[in-house]
Amino acid sequence: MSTACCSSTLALPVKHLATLTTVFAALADPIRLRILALLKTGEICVCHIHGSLDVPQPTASRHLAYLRRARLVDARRDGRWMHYRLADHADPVVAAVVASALHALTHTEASARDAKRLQKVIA
Amino acid sequence: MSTACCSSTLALPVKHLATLTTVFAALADPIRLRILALLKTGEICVCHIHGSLDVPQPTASRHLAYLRRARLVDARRDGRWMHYRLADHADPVVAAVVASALHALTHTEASARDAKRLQKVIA
DNA sequence: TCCATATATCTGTTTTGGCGAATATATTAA
DNA sequence: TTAATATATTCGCCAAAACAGATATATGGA
Repeated sequence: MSTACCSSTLALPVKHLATLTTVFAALADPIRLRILALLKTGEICVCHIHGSLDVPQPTASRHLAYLRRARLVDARRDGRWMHYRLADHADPVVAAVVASALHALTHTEASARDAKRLQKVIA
Repeated sequence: MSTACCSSTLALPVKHLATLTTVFAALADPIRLRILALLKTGEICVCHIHGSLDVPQPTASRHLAYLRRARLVDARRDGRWMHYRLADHADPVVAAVVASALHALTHTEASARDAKRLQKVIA
């Protein structure tokens, strides 16, 4: 784990507890975790996300909005499509938390299933 | 970050997404985060916890029960007192997630305040 | 036994966030 | 402009979980 954030006593990341509770609340949902696991692959559009997860489109969209509010993902419009990707974190401490979550996700059965379906959906 | 959990393809920790959502839900509350930060010091009894956090005793007790159900803390009775401590995690992937959360907590103002109050309460 | 202390649980209320269904918006093509 | 597609938002409902305050339980000492 990186400890770069600790080398300076001036830069104080995650000063506020609320930053952390927001992140953890966003991570406390199976659909949102599955979305984040998919996004490890790279940028994906909403249609592929709800296709891979096999959830209704409004459900995927709602969870993506939630993740965006929590600053865990960024979005980019490309014509009709919205492409979502994992956000870069300005705060290294938050980044470490998210990294450990993403790492944990690679071990889940659900993520493995979703990744397979993503391949089919994309192809 | 430890990657020991990945060296074997046989041992598959955190197979189930629910394990992760349970942990993140437990971490998605400011009082519970402050409790975990205090417990980094070591074993603490409930009275010192609610004293340091300046929350009503039933509130501290409820959150401790929540953390215990999520397997993030263990408890030990010593006469009238219940001593709580951080749990050891059988699962290295979960342990890494919790470790990153605890590390993040060391950066928060709230935890610093609570730690100071704990010193006063104990003395 | 009776009392005081430490901790846990219950009660009633409010908030949050999940869902499906319907609808709204945005973009492109015809 | 109209139609079709992709995405987002709103609505009504329900379950989980937050809180304060009251009460219950457990332990130890007088």
